[in-house]
Amino acid sequence: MDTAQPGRKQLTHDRILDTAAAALRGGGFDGIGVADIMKRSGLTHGGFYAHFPSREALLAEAMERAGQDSCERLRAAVHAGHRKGHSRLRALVDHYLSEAHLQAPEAGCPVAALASEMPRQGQAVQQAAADGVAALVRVVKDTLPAGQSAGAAAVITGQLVGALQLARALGDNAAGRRHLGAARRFLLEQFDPPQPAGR
Amino acid sequence: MDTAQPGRKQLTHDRILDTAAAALRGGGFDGIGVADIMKRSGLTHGGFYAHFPSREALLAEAMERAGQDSCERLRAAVHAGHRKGHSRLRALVDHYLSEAHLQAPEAGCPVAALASEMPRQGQAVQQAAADGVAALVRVVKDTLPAGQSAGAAAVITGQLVGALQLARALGDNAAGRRHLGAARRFLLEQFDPPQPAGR
DNA sequence: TGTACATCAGTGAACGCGCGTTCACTGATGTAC
DNA sequence: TGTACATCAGTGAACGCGCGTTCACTGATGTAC
Repeated sequence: MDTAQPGRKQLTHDRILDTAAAALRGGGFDGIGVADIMKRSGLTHGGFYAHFPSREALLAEAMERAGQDSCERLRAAVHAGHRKGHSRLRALVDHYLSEAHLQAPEAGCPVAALASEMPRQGQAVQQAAADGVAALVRVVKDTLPAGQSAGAAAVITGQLVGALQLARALGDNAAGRRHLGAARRFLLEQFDPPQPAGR
Repeated sequence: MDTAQPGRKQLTHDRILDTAAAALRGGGFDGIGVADIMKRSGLTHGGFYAHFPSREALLAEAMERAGQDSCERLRAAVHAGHRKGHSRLRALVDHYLSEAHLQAPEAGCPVAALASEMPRQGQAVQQAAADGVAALVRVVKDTLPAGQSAGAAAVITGQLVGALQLARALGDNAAGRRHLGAARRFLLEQFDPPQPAGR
């Protein structure tokens, strides 16, 4: 068989990556230390370099992993909402601009958690970050009806990321939540008008 | 007189702050070192603690300074554009989503340069950051015609910040510029429809 | 105007600490016969 | 089935370096008489 099931080392590698992908979103590119990640993965720091050539390489892989995880979850949420009778876009917006996402950056979208740090990273990390942004835009695009203009996905993505970041930066209070609500209402009115079937 | 003109120490303090305000936007909260800032200000690192009780205090003051600078420049650009016959909003959008702003984060809006790092800072810095966000929203609000809904300023601010960040994260290429263009066109169509005078 | 002294901004050496990285070693797993 | 050996994942001590912070000191500025 060619689909070799993962060996012990591969499993450990994956575990480190999952730990790092969460720590990355929670602490930023500069807030993630080799020793800490290994400890949280149940290992000692010495073994790190058997898995990654450098901290930078870990960051790049962790960014990639975080992007994949997040896109998967988003697609799943869109799918689930759609089955409940909501439009795809509405499901996306409600999930992305939710109270849960506001409160838990480490389990959420890495673009929202890391965007402003991305341009300052090394080349490999920047590449992974740009890929993550492009993937997010693609997820958004796939929620839109076919008729939407080419730039709509870019516009919506910018609004989602910007609104979430501003709400987080305003602190855990009413102001932040008001921002989220305004963005949510606006996006739905704008790109997902109330069912025309009602008329 | 009570309006004492600044003494030598105050002048030095201001110089350090200006240096730090630029370095902060260029390198992020974690990319700004005490020794480096002092050197760039033409001083040695030992003198730092005669001006600031800690690095954290510098960050908070530098964030505040960067926010003030940026808001002033924005208001000036809006004013200048308005005198040329553009709407206030159009002047704001064109300035914020300009090629120049895309390329020079260290001289631009600290919210766009730092938003995703803000929630991870110490209390004093977070407070200064939240104030900066609120001030930016106020600048945006002041460019809107009186009739606009209460959330419009929040929505537009989110769009501006998000679009600029995504464009920067996508790298210095066509994709980034396409994003900026899409956001610009969308905001103007949406909130600043072509002059009704033409009809 | 000139001298003596106090104040004060800034210097530069030194500190402790944390972090990324290296490396000799250990104990477990797997293979050869 | 059992023994000997090779491979390999992970350990933990040690390294060099940069950074925030401290502190005794210097040289310039300003004040008193």
